[in-house]
Amino acid sequence: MATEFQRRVWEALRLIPEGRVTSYGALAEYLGTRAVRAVGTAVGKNPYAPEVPCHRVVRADGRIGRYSGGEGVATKIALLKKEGVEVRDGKIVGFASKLYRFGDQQCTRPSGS
DNA sequence: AGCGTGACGAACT
DNA sequence: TAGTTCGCCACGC
Repeated sequence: MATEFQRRVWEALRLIPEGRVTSYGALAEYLGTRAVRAVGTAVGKNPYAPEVPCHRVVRADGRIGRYSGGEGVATKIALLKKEGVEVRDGKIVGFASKLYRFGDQQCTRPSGS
């Protein structure tokens, strides 16, 4: 059984749009914790992969990081590539522009508050 | 109850 | 520029 913390992490993963990626650090920030280690551990224990897009979480430097499902990192890269995220030598191509930030509105809000 | 581990990150050398 | 060290907090033993 998962803990409250874990479920919160997995729920956050669902917010990541296709073709975009996020970092463990951004995820931790969204969760309100500095424990990126704990977040990583939580993501790795996600039992709903790849239904929950845990493969869209990469390291802060644009590297792939790790992956527990399928063929490991190879599967993670394949999934990302299918979504339009190119990976070169283990690193995300155009990482900065593909990095998703939680709460970042892509559409202008309908009418201010 | 305490200790070690871990899908990380930033600083230091 | 690359490799190493310390810090971080949740979880299992």
